[in-house]
This record gives sequence, structure tokens and C-alpha cells, in this order.
Amino acid sequence: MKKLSMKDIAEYAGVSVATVSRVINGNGRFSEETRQKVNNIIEEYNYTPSNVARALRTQKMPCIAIIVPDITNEFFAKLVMLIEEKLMTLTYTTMICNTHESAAIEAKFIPMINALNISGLIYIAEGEGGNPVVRKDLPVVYIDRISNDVEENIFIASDNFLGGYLAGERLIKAGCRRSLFIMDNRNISAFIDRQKGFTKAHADYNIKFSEQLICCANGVDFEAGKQEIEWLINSGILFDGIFCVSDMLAFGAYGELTSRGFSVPEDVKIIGFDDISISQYALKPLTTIQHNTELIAKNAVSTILKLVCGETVATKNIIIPVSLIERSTT
Amino acid sequence: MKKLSMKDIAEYAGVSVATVSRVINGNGRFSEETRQKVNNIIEEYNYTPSNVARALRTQKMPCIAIIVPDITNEFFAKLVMLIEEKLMTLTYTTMICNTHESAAIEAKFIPMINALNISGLIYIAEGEGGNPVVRKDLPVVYIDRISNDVEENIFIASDNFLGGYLAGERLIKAGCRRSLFIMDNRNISAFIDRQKGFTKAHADYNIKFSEQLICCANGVDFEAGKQEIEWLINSGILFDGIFCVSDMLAFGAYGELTSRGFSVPEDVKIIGFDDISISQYALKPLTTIQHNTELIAKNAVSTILKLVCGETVATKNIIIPVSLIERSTT
DNA sequence: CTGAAAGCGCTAACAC
DNA sequence: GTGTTAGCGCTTTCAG
Repeated sequence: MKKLSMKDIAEYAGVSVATVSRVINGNGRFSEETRQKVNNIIEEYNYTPSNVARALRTQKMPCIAIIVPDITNEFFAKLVMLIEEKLMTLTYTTMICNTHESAAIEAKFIPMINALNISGLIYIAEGEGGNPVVRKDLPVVYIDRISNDVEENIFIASDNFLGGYLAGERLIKAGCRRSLFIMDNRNISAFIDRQKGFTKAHADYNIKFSEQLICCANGVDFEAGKQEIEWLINSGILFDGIFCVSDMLAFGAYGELTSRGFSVPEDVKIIGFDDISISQYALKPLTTIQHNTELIAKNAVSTILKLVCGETVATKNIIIPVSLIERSTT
Repeated sequence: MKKLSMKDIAEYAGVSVATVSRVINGNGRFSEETRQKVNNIIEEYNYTPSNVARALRTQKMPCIAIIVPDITNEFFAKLVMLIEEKLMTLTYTTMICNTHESAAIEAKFIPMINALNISGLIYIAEGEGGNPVVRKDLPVVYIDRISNDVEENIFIASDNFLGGYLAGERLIKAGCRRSLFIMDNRNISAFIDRQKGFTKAHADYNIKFSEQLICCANGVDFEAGKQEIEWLINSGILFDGIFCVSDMLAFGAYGELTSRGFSVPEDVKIIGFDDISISQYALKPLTTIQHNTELIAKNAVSTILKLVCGETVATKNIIIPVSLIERSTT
């Protein structure tokens, strides 16, 4: 059963390929009668026009690539899923490029994206060292993170400053006077904004928040959180609150703390970031900052599509509100 | 900066497009001198041949689609990531199709796969109601789950029977005499095999394992585990061991159990399945069955590639061993 | 060993 | 309102 081409459809319908093309794409003129006839044949033979041929002709593949550092991270997984869903309803396919947080792998995707004539790129970048060069004419929307050397780019992200502020405020209101801010040693824009918000909250409430309360863990996963707390306690630092840039980091901190006999939230209060599903389900449900993933995805899709169609977008920066989810660790 | 075509390269190198094509694909004959000349130009201009044009000509896109029920599930995410990685080193792109566990969405992907002239499909199917019809000539490899109505298909999965057996054996040796098997109400082949293994272990050790110990929760997530245990306890069933078909299910069961005053593993022992990362990191690390995800991915990729190249594969069924990871819940 | 040329399936002028 | 036709960038006979 060979796949039919437009030529076959044209023949069966007794019209020319051009007419079939017009009917399918709904441009040009044709009579209602022709439309019916062609559509019937298309339906009868279950014909799908070849996107490959179409892409060759128009120099545009109906496909958006999305570069993501780690699909295993639930926040990214959800984001990607939502984006893909939306694109699908618009008959775009999505090519998910998982960089494994490696710039080398990231670089490998670029020629692939070029070779495929992909229409657009949604980019969740690493903070480090700028992003690889892509074709100048390829529409790109940055999500969640951006490298600081680019000002001209389109960027959509959660309101990380607000997230930091909310966390700081909550901790302060709960009585914390010496709260740690734990991130990692990458220069990720999102983390820096959270820190600024956190600091601002302390300033607004007249609570001292010194440099030494800002900690760089060796990553943002469970292990990193554990180790960091171990190190901090050993080095004798005192604290009664912790704000982590990821939920897993917070869980690691919590684990180490409890195993050393501290109670949460009595002795120290903890707030995470992302609101991944275990945060809700853990034995000790975690207070955290929740992204509006749906809104981020929605904006990412509508923006990239505008760019693909050659429209200009008015606002280069879209900031999506976040919310504090209060649970048992504060 | 327009993208160059092979014609441009040919012109710069002072040869014909045919020759450039031959050099790039390494077939046909050409002199060493020509090869050098062409390759130099290609390098100089950083040229990448268009996969779209190539696909149109050869009727084969260097792209494998992978249908997955839920990318948010860590086990699937890892599997997909590994598969994508491997395919990339072989210059295949991967199109990830997330069905959201919905047959309707699954069906939508098929025309897309057709329209794109995708070379092959890796399929993590839903158990229910068979799988949608794809082009008869499209190579397909089923992973992890398969619908029971198909015997002829290529199938790669963990040794679920063994997993069930190991779990049963461990529980029995730990002293459990009335262990629950908790799955959900879908007819997923993987779950059924686990049940068979679990049953066999009981038979081998002469422990009675009756039908009523087989429970169908309302899903395989945390919430489902919680509810199921609630329901079971309310209905007065006695048990001292639990084997769940997913780790999240096990965590749900554990949560409900402890909140009702039971101790784990003293009063009841629990084993999960999948070994997702929180199983290791939870306050109460979970005993579970670990897939060899790497091996599954490796086999999936090598098999689909063989099929794509028109080779026949000898063994239609590849079963990958699993192992019991003993932690704190047994 | 290399070039000329046909054509993959489609779109978009351009004719009528 | 519809048909004819020229490519999009590549692979692959077929000549030479």
C-alpha cells in the first residue's frame, strides 16, 4: 500500500494538483463543488499531504524545536508537555532536544535544527557562557532562564523576584531572623532574581540579611542540599530559616536537618521552589513557590508562532506571576 | 546570510552537485583530491545538507518517533532521554509524542508521523484496546508494554515476571504471610506479568496467595495508593506486606499506613517498582524493583535501526533483567 | 572518475 | 475558477 501523493488525489478527483493544493490550504479560489469533490477523495483515501515536500517548497517545517536542560526534572517535563500539547493542536510538531545540562550536546543540536529547516526554537538555556549561535533568521523564544549577555532576546519566565520576595516575607512573618538562601554556583538568571527578591523582603521588613547567608550548594538536587546543610552545620553557622531554589534541594536540606535532630518547622523553617509533585505528597509536605506553568507554556507558544509568521512582538519580556503554597515546613 | 545549498558548494568547489553528493554520502567513486576539495569547502562554509530535501528524495526522514504515555513519569522520562541520546549520536532526530495516557491524542500523532515520513516508531503503548493502526510499512518497536492482541510485534521490556517473583520472595523471606498485590484496573501486560511472578513466588514457598489479595487501585499514583489502603483497611482486610506496581503507589500506601499509626517495616513491609529517584531519597527509602533502563534503551535503538535498514531481527522478544533494591521498607 | 538530468511531492506564479 | 509549470535541495541513474 504505497502512500498516495497529491497527484493521485488530483487524478481521482478529476482536477489538477494546483486545485487540490488550493483546497487543502484554503487559499486561492475554487468552487464549492470542487471543494467537496476533493475533500471527499481526500477523506476516502485517508490522504495526508507530505510535510516534507511542503517544507522543501516553503522552506519552513511545521515544527518547533525545544531545547531543555533535563527532561527528567519534573518542572521542565511539565513545561515541555504543555508546550507540545498546544503546538499539536495547531498541527505543529515538537522536537524535544534534551541537553543533559551539557553545552556540548546543546551545540550538536544546532546543525540538526538547521538541517531540518525547523521553524522556530524555544530555548531553556543554561546560564553559563552564553548560548550557541543559531541561524540569525531562526525565531527564538527563551524560557525560564536567559544568559545575561543578551538584551535583545524574547524572554518568558516566572516572576522570580516575586517568588524570592514571597518566600522571604513568609519566613520573616513566621519569625525567622537568620534565613539562608541556597542556590548553586551557576550564574542562572532565575536564581539571581530570586535572591534579589529575598533580599528585598528582608530590607522591607528591616531584617538584616548578610552576604554570608547566601550559600552555593554543589547543584540543586537532593544530594546537594544534604551536603550543603552538613557543611553549614559543621562550620557553625546559625540559622532558623532556609529558602532553596529548588524543591529537591529543600528536601535534601530537610533530610539532613531531621537526621541531626532538628525539627521542622519548629527549629528551622524551609521553603522550596517549583512545587513538584512530591512536595505535595511527601510525609512532610513542603512549603514552596509554584510556577504558573500553564501560562508560561501558553505565552511561549503564542509568541514563537507570532515570530514564525513574521509578526513582531510588542513586549520582549513576559513575566508570569508565581504563588506561595503554604504547607508543613513553615 | 542565506543558507547555502549543495549547488553553491558545488560551484565553489568547481565540481557538479552529483560529485558533492557522492562525497558527502561516501558512495559512488571520486578521487581523493576531489574529496579533499569538496570537504574543505563544506567545512569552510559550515554547510549542512538539508535533511528535508534528502527526505523528499529518499522517502525516509532520519527521524524516529517515540510515543510515550507520560513524560512526567520519571521512568519514561529517563527511558526517552536515553533513547534520544543514542539516536542523536547516530544522527537521527527523535520526535517525542506525549499521549497524556489518552488514546485520542495517540491517534492524532499517527497522521503526523505519516506526513513527516518518519523512519520508525518506538512505542510505549497503553494496555487498553489495542494500538492505533499505523502504516503497514512503518517499522515499530514496542517498549515496556504491549497490547495483548498482537503476537507478531517486536517487543522489548523488563522481566516483569522476575520482578514480581523477587518482590514476592523478599516479602516471604521477611516473614510476610499475607501480602497484597496492588495494581490498577488497566490490563497492562507489565502489571499482569508482575502478578504472575508474585504468585509463583508464593507457590514456590508454599505460602497461600488468594485472589482477594490482588487489589485494583484507581491509578498508579500517590493518591491512588493512599485511597486504596484507606479502602482496604476500612473493609477490614488483614495484611502484613504490600507489593505495588509503581513507586508512587507504594509511597501513597506508606503515607496512609503511617498516618494511621502503622509502622513500616515492622507492621507491614512495602516494595515498589521502578526505582524512581525519590525512592532513594525519601525519608523512608523504599525497597523497590529497578529496571535496567540503559539496556532497554540500547536494545530499542539497535532494533528499530535494524528494522529501518530493512534487516530482519531474529528475536521478536527481548526481556531485560531487573533487580531488587533493598532499602528501609522491608 | 565525473557531469547532466530526472524527479521526490508540494506551492505559487502565471496564464486562460 | 482552474490548469500549467517552474522550482525547493537533494539522490541517483545513465552517459561519457
